[in-house]
Amino acid sequence: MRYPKSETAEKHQRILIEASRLFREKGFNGVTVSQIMEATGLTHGPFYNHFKSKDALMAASIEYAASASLQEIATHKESPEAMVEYVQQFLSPAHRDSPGTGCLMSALGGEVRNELSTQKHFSHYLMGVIEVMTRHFPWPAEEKARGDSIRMLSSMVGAMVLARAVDSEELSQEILEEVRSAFR
Amino acid sequence: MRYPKSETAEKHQRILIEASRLFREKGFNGVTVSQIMEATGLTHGPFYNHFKSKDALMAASIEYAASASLQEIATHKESPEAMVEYVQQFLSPAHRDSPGTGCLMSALGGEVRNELSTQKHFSHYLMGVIEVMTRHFPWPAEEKARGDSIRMLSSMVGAMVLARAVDSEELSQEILEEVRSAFR
DNA sequence: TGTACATCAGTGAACGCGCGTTCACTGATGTAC
DNA sequence: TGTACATCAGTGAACGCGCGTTCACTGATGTAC
Repeated sequence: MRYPKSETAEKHQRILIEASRLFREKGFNGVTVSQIMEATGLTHGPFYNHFKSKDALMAASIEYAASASLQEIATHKESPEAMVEYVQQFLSPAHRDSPGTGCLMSALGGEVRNELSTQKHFSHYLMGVIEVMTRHFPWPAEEKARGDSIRMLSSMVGAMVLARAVDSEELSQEILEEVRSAFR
Repeated sequence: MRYPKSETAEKHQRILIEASRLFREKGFNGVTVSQIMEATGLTHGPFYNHFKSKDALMAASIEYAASASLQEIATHKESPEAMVEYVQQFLSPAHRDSPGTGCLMSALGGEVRNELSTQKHFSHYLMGVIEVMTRHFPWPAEEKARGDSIRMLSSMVGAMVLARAVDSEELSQEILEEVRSAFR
């Protein structure tokens, strides 16, 4: 049956929200179209009213989550202290334990390489984050700020990937703490 | 038909070699059992004469590649210069472009989190690499060496993940070069 | 404002496909005597 | 040393299953008059 336009738009967004959460939690190949649709409260059929294919959803969900993340980071750029705090929170066990709502790069960076449709939005997102960090994190020397940002982001993503992969809570916390200590 | 024992053992190892290469190239879910067996020159049937399941192969291939990698790193630990050279080579476009024969952590770190059977060997491997780096990389202060190693490894893994994910050759090289410059 | 009808997002059964896995069979190897 | 036979890694067809995707159908919404 036919539904009000507003409802349709809202469902479209709910698919994006659930997809970007589930993809981050289980990986692109670890989630099925049916699971995503179930999470939005619909059956799997109408998925193709909203997206051309699972591949198209992957790309769209990266774009959606990237945009949301950039907005979130922007709320911290008023003060250098808030930027430092953002990085400290990033490298916390709480973030490690909630990949679904956490950093896109740490959660899906490794899979983006094999999913061509997602690379464009992912790259654009990374460029945006580098720029914000370069401009607003309290770096000692302006001319080295971009390099410093890239080094910091690499550490953050690598630390999160390793902290999540490891089966020893002790080692996992050690990784987070050692990298955290470099940025405060 | 029956085959000589030596041939069987050799085939077993060939499966491990091809699996660890293909898994690193395409991810655990991006490779099928048939593709792995085809790469060894056999049909897919006898796979189950060698391994209990694909999951068991994933675990075994991590163990195999980890052991090979630790041996390779060991050849560099005679001199501090060789250790520095190892890290510089790690952060090269050549390594970026050959994930199949490259670093296990950069290639599969993100997926290990969702593949429980692989975590034990992966963690053991990471501990080994941290130890070697702590002891043999020319760090300025011995009491900070372990923390420095963890920070360096996080940077290396994060940089490789991002350099591989990005669709801009320029940004990819910038990431590698900026992180490289921190360790020479 | 009220009526008739076209629209279209949702339903849920069904499709083809490729996956991981199984199995009856083959035949050279390795062993018993 | 020669012969008879049990072993078992490999073959390749087949299995069940769940995936991404399609489609005939439904019925409230939105529109034309």
